Amino acid sequence: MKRAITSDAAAHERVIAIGALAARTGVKVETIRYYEQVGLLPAPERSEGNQRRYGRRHLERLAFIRHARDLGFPVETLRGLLALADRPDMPCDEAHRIAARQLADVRRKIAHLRALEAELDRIAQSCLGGAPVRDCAVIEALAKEQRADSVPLGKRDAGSAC
Amino acid sequence: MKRAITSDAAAHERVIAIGALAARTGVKVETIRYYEQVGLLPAPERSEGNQRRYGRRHLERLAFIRHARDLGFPVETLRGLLALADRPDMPCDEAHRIAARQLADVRRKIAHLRALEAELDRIAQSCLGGAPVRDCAVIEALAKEQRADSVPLGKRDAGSAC
DNA sequence: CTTGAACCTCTAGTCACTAGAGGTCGTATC
DNA sequence: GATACGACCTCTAGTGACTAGAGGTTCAAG
Repeated sequence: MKRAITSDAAAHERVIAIGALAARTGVKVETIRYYEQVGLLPAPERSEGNQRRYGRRHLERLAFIRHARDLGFPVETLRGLLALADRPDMPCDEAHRIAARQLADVRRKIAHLRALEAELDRIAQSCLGGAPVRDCAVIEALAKEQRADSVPLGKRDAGSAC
Repeated sequence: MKRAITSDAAAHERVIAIGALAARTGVKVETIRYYEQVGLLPAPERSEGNQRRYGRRHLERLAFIRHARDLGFPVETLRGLLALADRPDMPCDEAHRIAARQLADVRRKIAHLRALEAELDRIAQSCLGGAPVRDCAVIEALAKEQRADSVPLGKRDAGSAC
């Protein structure tokens, strides 16, 4: 009787545990639980012993999530995308806008990184190594007064977010 | 007598408060305190009323830190760079290596972002908007099976770190 | 002496996970 | 049916590099 909770839903559909879902999608077990926690992936049925049991729908949704994350869509944006995917009759202008915004964001980051690349390249080229630190071009470049065009620290995300 | 703690050190050097240091370097007040907390910026003298008082050395060091962060050096790496800058007699090979590594890292990120850009561009181009979501190329692209060449989620940092 | 901006400490929040402790479940084998 | 053991569970805390806020104190101008 207790087992019926699962088997009712699973009678005509293969159900898998979280580890198998992780293996099939390439998303870590912990991350799957995290997605459930933040509401990206609906909570699945549980086994008699309280273990998660996933079906084909979960597999598809998680693959969708992973692909979108791979493309750099932030989780918040993903929420909107998933909501759209669930309403097949709505026009897709919004989806198009979201993708275009993401593309613009990626391009902005590329531009920023290319500027960094140029400066780092210049610095690295002018230091051949071997000189004492006091004359090192790398250290000197960093110690120099800031350029006027540099972005204020608060608005910048060069290190971790390009 | 108490004031002597500061004025001894400040007698022949202009000292400034944290707000002025922030204004001069473009680093936020909170961030300066954070840098002190994590040991990037040495703890300065304090006024009689326990407020931080900075001198020229702090100004220079903070400018150095900021410039390095602008170039995307992670804080941990910055620690090494600062240690090097403090020993002017050592050869600068290490500084050169650090800069070269950072350059390689930036180039790796650029390459990754350019791949994302290409795919997003392809997706966005094939969706003109106006069609119902069921036929939307954006949604379809995300729902599709993952490509075999995609990086596992755990190793990837597309979203926040390019 | 009063005002109010600037300063102080401490805690918690950000993003998208990741890691670990400490315990339970499922199943294959004996 | 007992046992072993990997997979699973929840909960909490940590990551990087800050950022924001509460609640209180100090400084300097008028």
